[in-house]
This record gives sequence, C-alpha cells and structure tokens, in this order.
Amino acid sequence: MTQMLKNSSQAAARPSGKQPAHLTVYENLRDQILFGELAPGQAVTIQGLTAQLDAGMTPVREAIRRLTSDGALNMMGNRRVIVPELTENGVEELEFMRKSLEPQLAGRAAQNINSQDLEALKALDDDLNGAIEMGDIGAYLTLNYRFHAMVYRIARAPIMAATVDRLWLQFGPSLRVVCGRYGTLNLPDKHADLLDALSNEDVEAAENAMLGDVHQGMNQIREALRSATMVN
Amino acid sequence: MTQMLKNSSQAAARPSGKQPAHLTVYENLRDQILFGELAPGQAVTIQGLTAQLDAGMTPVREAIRRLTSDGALNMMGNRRVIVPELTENGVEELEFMRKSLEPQLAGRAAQNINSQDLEALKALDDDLNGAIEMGDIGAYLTLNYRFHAMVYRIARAPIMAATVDRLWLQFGPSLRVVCGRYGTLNLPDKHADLLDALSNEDVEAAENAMLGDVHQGMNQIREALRSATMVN
DNA sequence: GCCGCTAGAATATGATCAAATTTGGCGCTG
DNA sequence: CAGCGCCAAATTTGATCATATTCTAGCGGC
Repeated sequence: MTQMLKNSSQAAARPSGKQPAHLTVYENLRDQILFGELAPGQAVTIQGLTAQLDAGMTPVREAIRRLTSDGALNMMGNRRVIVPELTENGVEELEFMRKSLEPQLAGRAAQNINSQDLEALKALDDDLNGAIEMGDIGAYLTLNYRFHAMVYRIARAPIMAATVDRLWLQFGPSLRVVCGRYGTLNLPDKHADLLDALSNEDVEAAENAMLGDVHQGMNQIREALRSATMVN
Repeated sequence: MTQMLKNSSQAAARPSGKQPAHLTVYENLRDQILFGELAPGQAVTIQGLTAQLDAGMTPVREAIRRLTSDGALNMMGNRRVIVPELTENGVEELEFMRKSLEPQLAGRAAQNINSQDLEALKALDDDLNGAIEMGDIGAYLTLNYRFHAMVYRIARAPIMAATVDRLWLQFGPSLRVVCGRYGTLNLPDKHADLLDALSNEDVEAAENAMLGDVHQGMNQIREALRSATMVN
C-alpha cells in the first residue's frame, strides 16, 4: 500500500560496474588513509563520508568497521572514530614486525618471480623514480606502495602479505608527514638493489635489500615523529 | 519453527550493558570462530546470525565485515562468506609469523611483568591444567587463548598483540579439529617453562619457551591437516 | 561553576531492491 | 520409454536505504 518511491541516486554510489558499494567505499577510504590524505588524529565521521563519496550510510559504516579492524582507524569510547596517531613505541613495534616479515616476503618473491613480473616491477620503479624527480609526493607514495604490494603478491604468501598490508595502514598517514618535512627521499635507492636481487633470484640479497629499505623508511618516520613531538 | 531456537546463546548476545550491539555481535562471532564452534569451510549467513544472536541486520553485517578484515572470514566473489579453510601453505605462513612475533612478545612480557600479573597468569594456567585433566576441550581452547592473550597484554605492545590476535583467528578453527583428533594435548608443558621464565624476568628463556609452544602447536595443526587432506 | 536541555550525530531497525542458488519442468537423445 | 541436462520461475540470501531511536556534546539558565 505504501508506495515508496525510489530516487535514482544509486548511480553515483556504484560507479564501477558491479562492485558492491561497501567495497568501493572501503578501498577509497583505505587509500585516503594509506596515502596520507587523512592526517593522524583527524576525526572521521560517517556523515562526512556519505557526503564526500555520495554513498549511503550503511556502506560507509561497514567500511569504517573494516578499517577499524585493520588498525587504520581507532574507535574512541564515545562513538568517535579517528585516524590514530603513531607513538614512538608504535614505530618500534612496526619496525620490528616489518623487519621480521618483509624481508621474508622479498626472499619468497625472489624464488617465485618470472620475467613478466620482473618487467612490471621495473616499469613501476621507473614511474617511481619519475615521481621523485618531479617531486610529486602523492604519486611517490602511491607508487612506492604499489611497488611493495606487487613484490608481496609475487611472494605468493597471501596471509603474510595481508598482515604486512595492515602494518602499512598504520604508518601510512605518517609517511606523508615525513615527505612534507624532508621532501621526496634522496637516500640510496634500495629498490634498485631489490630489483637486482630479484632478477638474479638471489634470496639472501633480496632479503637484505628489503631489510635496508624498511630500516631506512622507519628511521625517517621515527625522526620525523621525534622532531614533531619536540614542537608540541 | 517458532521461537524455540532461542537458547542460551541469545542471552550471551545481549548483556545489554552499554556496549553497542555491533561490538557484542563482533565479540560473540569472534569467539565462535576462535574456539572452533564454526568449522573451516562453513558458510556464515547474515540472516542465520540475526536469528541465532537475536540481533538486527546492521550490527551483524558490521561484525562480519570486521572479521573479514581480521582474516577470520573470507568473502567469496559471489557475496558468500565462509570460514576459510587452512591450506598447508597457510600453516607455514602462520608458523613463520608466529615464530617471528610471539617470542618477542613473551620476551617483552618478561621485562614488564609484575607480581600481580604473574599471579593472574598462574591462576589461568591452573585452570588450564584443570581443563586438560577433565578433557574439556572447549575450556582448554578458551583458557589457552586467554593465557597467551594475557602474556601479550603484559608485553605492552598493542600493535604487535593485535597482529598476533589476527593470526590466532586464522588457525583457531583448525585447533578444535586437532583436539578432536588427538584429544587434549599431552606434550611437555611449555606454559610451565614460560611461567618460570617470566617469574625470573629471563627474557631469553621466555622467548625460547614461547618458541617451543608455537612450534608444538603449529606442528600439531600441520599433522592434523595433512592426515585430513589424505582422507579427501 | 554546575546542571538540565537541546541539537546533532551515531546506532539500530525493518522494508525494499537485486542477485544467486535452488528447484522443477521440459525437450532431447540413446 | 527412461535418463540426462538445460533453461526459467521461485526462493533464499545479500545490499542498500529511509527512518526511528539513543547517546554525546555543547550551551544557556540558575
């Protein structure tokens, strides 16, 4: 009897073919956090996201819940959700875990890589260097993540890769702070070492290159964090 | 087909203190997975949970999404959600990560423990041994998890603890299979070694005890899995 | 300065729409 | 004539939304 009429606002919520809206929102919000578009400590509101992404409330809620379990968002006791701020202890935990896991993934990638994957990685690294030259921080962050993510996919260890992804979500917001402070990085390029090791299928060299890359990255975050806390 | 399905599980779903429903459902479902009440490969339906837990659709949905990001549930391409089945490769990944992280947590716990924590741990271990004597698999699984979880809380490394929790969610469903096959475990008790190490604040001994415990546990899972796949 | 009050945001519900699996009927082939 | 497989209706399940309810926080009166 009650003739509810349906508005046609669903088109914008589902832009990409058939993917569920909650997945689209999840990926979008995830990228925003991962690439530092949301600053640490910033509040994330449901209604803000429904407006920004032109999505319904339910998909937004689900995305926020997932990212909460991902460690990318923190639910405060009172219904508020924020992007967590990284503490010094947090950096140490993340560094230990990254150093424990990511070299292992790099080593496995060296065992499993084929020429097609290697070409794709090299192309990605070229783009990455281009972004560094241009000083495009956004592109740098995105490509750097995609480079690592591809290495981990090649490693064919999905559980470990997902675990490491979770770690990236927690230092991602701080990475942009680092870049804002120091500009794009001008340290010895560990990606080149890693690519060499992968093309030689040299497991140990790949592990070492990745270890160095992680060490460098976490050191920069630690330093940026330390000088930031001095200001406060 | 009337309301006769409402049993004690409903009461647990609604302590109705002040906690939001989606959190209650999340914890309930999480425990069901962690303690093997849901078998690997089993489908998890949203409407089934709304009926079982007497909860609304939205909270159930959010709980399922969170557990998806926790790795405790897998979204199949076609909207279905199941408890993932552990593969042999998965066991190896989990074993590597657990051996990399959990000894570190045990070592940190040895550095930070106080007498009150130690007493609580000992009490938990007593209950655990009691459950083993009684052959109460459910209590054994629960107490074993709570013992480890308390050690990790003492370690004061929340990010690492959350990461390890995520791993437990992925081999939890298989643990009950192990127990169903071998009964409660009758191997050398690594918990006693760990308690000794913690009370002496001996970091290295704590790390070794935890390493042994993890090794034992994952070996049992691997063997149970191997003999199970032979049957199929 | 403290306490109730109001505004606004988050939580939760049930209805509605859409997709996917299941089922049942039909034709085809041996 | 019987068995097999395939297409389509039906049912089950998931996705989304609009709305009612509940809680937090800010604010004005006392």
